[in-house]
Amino acid sequence: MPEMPEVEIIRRSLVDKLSGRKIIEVEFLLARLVKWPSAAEFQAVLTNRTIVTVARKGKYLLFHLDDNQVLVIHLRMTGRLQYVTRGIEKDKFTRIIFKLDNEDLLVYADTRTLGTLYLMPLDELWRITGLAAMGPEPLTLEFSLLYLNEMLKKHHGKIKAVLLNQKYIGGLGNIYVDESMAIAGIHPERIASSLSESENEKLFHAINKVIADGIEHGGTTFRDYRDGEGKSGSHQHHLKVYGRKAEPCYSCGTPIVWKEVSGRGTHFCPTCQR
DNA sequence: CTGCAATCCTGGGTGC
DNA sequence: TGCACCCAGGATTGCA
Repeated sequence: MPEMPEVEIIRRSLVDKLSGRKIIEVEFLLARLVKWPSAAEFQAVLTNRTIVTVARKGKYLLFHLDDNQVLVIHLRMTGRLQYVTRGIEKDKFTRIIFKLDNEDLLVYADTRTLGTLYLMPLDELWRITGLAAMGPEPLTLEFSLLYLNEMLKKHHGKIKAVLLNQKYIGGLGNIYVDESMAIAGIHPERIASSLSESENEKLFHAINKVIADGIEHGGTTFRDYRDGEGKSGSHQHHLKVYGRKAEPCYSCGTPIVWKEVSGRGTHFCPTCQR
């Protein structure tokens, strides 16, 4: 569900509340979401660990704990993390409850149960392939125009698929990729290596802008997404193409096209994006 | 390296 | 009200 801006907003909404808190109990309603180690070991190691800070890499949340342990959570499509102060009515999507030493709760809920959790020492994070192989993230020094130029030159697949691939750029998902291509005026089915340097430059600025705006607006809420305090984002009101199938393009009035590209639903303006 | 399909799951929305 | 079908913000794996 969430892409990098949403995960970052969740991180920001949790970090102050969780830093210094001790996890005193882990309750599983659906233990199979834990991918490493076994659920029993996950529970045993996590119990009585203190949370030092909450970090993020791409779409992964990293809860740094004492004893050099790290709790890693990937929300995938419909995962939600909520800091709860007054006890909760468990609903059927509540999957894992972390009980804290101040009697508050960190609740993991997930409709489609595709989310993944891991617990391991800091120096073993390389075991999580998607985390270890992640490409540079927008808005960082590593994600430079030079990097984007060199990277796109090497890839001969559709630009949409390349931008979605976390190995090449970390943190972009379907919404922000469609929006980036719309702002840059690039058709999603273009071959990545065929883009000119001036198109790459437009794309570079568009990606950074879309991610920065997404964070500034508190993320994009369609259905499930909420931050750690249950608040919705507002970036859905700023989208140019995503979710606007058949509605007029804001620039030229042409109806926005929806088409499956690289296996993902894709929105674009056939006039403005070439 | 690339595309493609299948896979993990449970809905919401729509059309008949 | 029921039912079938499409679609969904992610990512991995196996195959051609």
